Amino acid sequence: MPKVTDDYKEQRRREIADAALKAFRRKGFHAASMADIIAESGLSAGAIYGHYAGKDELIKAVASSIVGVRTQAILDFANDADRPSPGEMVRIFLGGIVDQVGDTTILIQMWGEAATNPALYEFVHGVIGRLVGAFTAYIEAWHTDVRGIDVEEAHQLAVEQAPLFVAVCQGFILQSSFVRDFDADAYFTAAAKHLPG
Amino acid sequence: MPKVTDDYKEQRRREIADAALKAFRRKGFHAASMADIIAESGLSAGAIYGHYAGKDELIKAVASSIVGVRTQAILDFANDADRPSPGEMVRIFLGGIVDQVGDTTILIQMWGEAATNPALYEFVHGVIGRLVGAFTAYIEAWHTDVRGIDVEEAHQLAVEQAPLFVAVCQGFILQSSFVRDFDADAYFTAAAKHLPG
DNA sequence: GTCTATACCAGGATAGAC
DNA sequence: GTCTATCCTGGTATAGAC
Repeated sequence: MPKVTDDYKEQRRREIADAALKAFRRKGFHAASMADIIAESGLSAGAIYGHYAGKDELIKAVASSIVGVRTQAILDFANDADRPSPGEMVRIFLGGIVDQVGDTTILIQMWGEAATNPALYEFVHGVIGRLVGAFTAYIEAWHTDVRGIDVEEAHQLAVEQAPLFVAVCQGFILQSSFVRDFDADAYFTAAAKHLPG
Repeated sequence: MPKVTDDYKEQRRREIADAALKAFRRKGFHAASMADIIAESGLSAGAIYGHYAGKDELIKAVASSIVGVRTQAILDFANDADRPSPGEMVRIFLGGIVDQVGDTTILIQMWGEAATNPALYEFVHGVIGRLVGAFTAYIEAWHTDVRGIDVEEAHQLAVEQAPLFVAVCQGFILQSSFVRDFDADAYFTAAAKHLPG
């Protein structure tokens, strides 16, 4: 009979995390107070502390939920049969990110937070590591399958190029936030045209 | 006779800003308290508030001092006579940044902060805009002078490519912080090899 | 201009009733 | 499990003496 109870708890946790996400998005990780999250959730202080130990835990939960989905999506692409060029991959990946989080500033805030918060650092470290790994696998597969390059050489190329592709993704996230009238389409087109592949 | 006084004030402001930079570097913009800055400076609360209105003002001062120098350096390069390839420019520019700020996490924190602090947003916006502009000018000059490309076309290419070069710089800053055993040399080499130019 | 001491406040977290 | 009310810490900024 704990079944129903667990489901309920899980759902409440998700509700609370969603409210926290909204508050964080609006005010930033630091500026958003527990009071903001409480108001957003429609619940009370006691209710929230019953489910999360505190604000840090909430930040981690929100961060995980944001990137968890996407990380898997890239890995899937690496194993996918019909492959767009790596440059196209950038567009697809970033499009997915934007659809999912809406405003990319939340990711930038996460990086900033991770610079000083050890737990979040580990988390971001892991995410970026997996992202580089996924791009490496993808690029290698693309070089061998599509361009018919020798496996050794393809691997070497992929290891060199993957960080650059990741950089183009990161640059997109930063520039779309900090460059007014940023032209996302032009950026994608340039990436597809000028990057190797 | 206000001459000496003004010099003194200016120097004090710089002392305080330097202390603030150290504190911010060690603890982050948010975690660093005024008490930390006070301790680092060896002065007292009253002394500091006599020179800066508050923490926000200090953050802005520190941010300005970090990027002010570099911004000019890039523009100089654009007008310089003997030009390395744009890929080499990336290495030179980032090398300068690292020499100047030591740890790049301070820049990441600045981005995170700018995502929610309007005054800092304007500042970062301006910096990145100038950086893109400088790279555009540089790449255009390089295409025409070194590669002998038609001016119109060179300009078009530069506008397309500059954001990618900036992205590679931004990616470097992020990855050198968040990727353990990040290989800066390999990154630079890959950038020079695989980017256009 | 600078120091010490302190007022003041925001915000995270808890206690105890329901 | 949830609510209300409250405590308490940590941190910014100021007051007033020197």
